[in-house]
Amino acid sequence: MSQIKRVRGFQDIYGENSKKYRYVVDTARDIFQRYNFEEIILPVVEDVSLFLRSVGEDTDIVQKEMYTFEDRGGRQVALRPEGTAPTVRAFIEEKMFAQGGYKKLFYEGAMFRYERPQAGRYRQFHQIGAEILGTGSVLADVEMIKMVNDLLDTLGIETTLEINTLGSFEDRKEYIKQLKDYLKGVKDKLCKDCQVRMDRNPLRVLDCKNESCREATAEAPTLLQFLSPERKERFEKLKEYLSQLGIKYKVNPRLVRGLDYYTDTVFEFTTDKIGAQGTVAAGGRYDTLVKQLGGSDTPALGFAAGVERLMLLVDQLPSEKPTVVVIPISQQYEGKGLQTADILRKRGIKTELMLKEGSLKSKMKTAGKLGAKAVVFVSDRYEIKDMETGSQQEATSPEDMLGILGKVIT
RNA sequence: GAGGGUGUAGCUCAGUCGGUAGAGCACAAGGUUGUGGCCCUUGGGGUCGCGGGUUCAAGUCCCGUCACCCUCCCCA
Repeated sequence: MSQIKRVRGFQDIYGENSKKYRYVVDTARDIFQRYNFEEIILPVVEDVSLFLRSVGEDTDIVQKEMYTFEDRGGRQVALRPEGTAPTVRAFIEEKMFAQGGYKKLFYEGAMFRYERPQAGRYRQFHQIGAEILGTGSVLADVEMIKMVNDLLDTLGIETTLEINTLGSFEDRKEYIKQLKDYLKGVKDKLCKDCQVRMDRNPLRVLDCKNESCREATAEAPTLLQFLSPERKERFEKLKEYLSQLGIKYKVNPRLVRGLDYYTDTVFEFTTDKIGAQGTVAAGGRYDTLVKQLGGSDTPALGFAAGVERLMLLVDQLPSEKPTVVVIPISQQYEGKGLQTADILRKRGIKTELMLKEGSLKSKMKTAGKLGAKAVVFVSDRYEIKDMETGSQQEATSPEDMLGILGKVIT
């Protein structure tokens, strides 16, 4: 019988990694809530059309990375490849706009993309993200960037922030026309991919890492030149506010992002410490997406961060609570051992009741491996051993035992 | 989707010219009949990724396949 294994691109997260996972996600949740975002728990499965209509038919996600299948009812469904579209779908479907004002939501969970796995990149990966729906205020852009910045700071992750603006749809229409004309002139110098992108998604050509493409587009017109005065002004405000908050950024006119729905502000927090997967967190404004998905005209923006990538960049976990191990000295004290563990746990002490069978010596060895700060031997009395110094004290009542133990583990 | 690398004990790895598999660490028991770490002794562990081929004989050579890692592409 052959061993059943994980399916390709999927992983078990356990040990140090599950601690890191929890640390990253809990930290994010804490910060999001501090900014008064509300959690939304979204389905993992959505109608395929949701992503076709939002992410964009010509994006890589839709072209080759979607996990799609037909369910038993004949529905075409997809495991969600990202979180923004489902959030917007829920915003519309649950009529959150009817509550007036704007809505601030965050989510956390598994996303799926069918692609070649490598370090820090899996077919099931996890994202945390947040969205602000219903306001076009530049303050929302600043707050969003500031919040991500806070998160990365708290996690102790150093990144570079790059920002850009894609302008309004109208600004972009004229620009794309001119850009296409320019690209036609240098078509021969572009890579295969870009020759295809040229027509379907010309902005992506600017973001190509290929050197000859870079050279060929060095003189290309930039979007900045086509921005309407209002959009320009908006971008200036954004930069001004970021500076006021002491957030360092770089304007990258070539930053366009891979998804179709972005407008105006886009941003990326990147690092060079984890190889090819440089983007740690990214997002932007998508003022037309809600309407595109059948909602009313609703400006919005959001961001997402890859949990696995954040985990790769977190090297120190917060210190853990000391562990106390309770060892009944012989079988006749097992009941008292159970009660002792109960007493300690009720006091909030992280307690391991020794479950290993065998000699006391082997139990002590196991206690050592568990990283015990102290051991409480249970017999007709309590003996509290400090595992660092090796010294031992006795007590007869649970109260005295707790008193001694308290001093040992602090 | 394209290119490259690696699969031998729980882990890190060695294995010569093809001759029937080893080390260190880890693990277990004992030395200490109620006490971990250091030391000593002893012991348990292998589908040599999987399948096929060549051969008297394959961990070693050949073919296929799977997995992991890296680069590109792309993204979180």
